[in-house]
Amino acid sequence: MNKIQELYADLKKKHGHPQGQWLLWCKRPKTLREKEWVIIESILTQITNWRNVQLAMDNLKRARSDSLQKIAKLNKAKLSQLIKPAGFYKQKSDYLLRLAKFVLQKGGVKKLEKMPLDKLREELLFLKGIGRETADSILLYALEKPIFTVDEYTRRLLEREKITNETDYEKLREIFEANIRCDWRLYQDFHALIVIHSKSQL
DNA sequence: AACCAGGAGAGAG
DNA sequence: CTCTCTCATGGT
Repeated sequence: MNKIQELYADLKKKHGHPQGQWLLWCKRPKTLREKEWVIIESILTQITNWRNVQLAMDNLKRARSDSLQKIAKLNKAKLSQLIKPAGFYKQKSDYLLRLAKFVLQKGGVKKLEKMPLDKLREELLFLKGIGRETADSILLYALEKPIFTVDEYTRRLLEREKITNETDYEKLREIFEANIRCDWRLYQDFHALIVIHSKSQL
């Protein structure tokens, strides 16, 4: 067993199955509707605590605008107002509109899932407001693709555990993907445990 | 009452 | 490629 595998075993032993927000993100199988929620939340959750994301999601659900189809039809001002609690609402409304339109233009979530993975990741990264972490969150948690999501918690944990001091995103992702079984269920569980564990260490 | 939360874009050096 | 600034709300 290598260090990455030992890390997983250790986190699994300490925290068991991911709870809270992760009940949806790690749920399987997910309905199409739930996958769209994860996509929406992946934008809303940028530099924002989960409570505020929930307030924004509640607004969207109350307004019956909690689908990519509905969001794509909203104007920027209306969407901004609905997601305001999540912060950075002017940019996030713009990002969400672009993402919703992109997915619809591709023919919906099911069609997205059938695209070649490399091409899909590339196109997501080309969208404004979607960087590597957000793109990979969407690929891993919504579209169930075997792409490990790296974030600051992940980087700091590897540093703390003296596994590596690497800072380059792609290289960090490669460290995980090269050392554990290629399985999106495992990736989801592992990454969620990293975040849960990191927060518990505060 | 300052400080922070699963980031990303834009500009500068 | 690596800094630095900006964007904003709500809970401690």
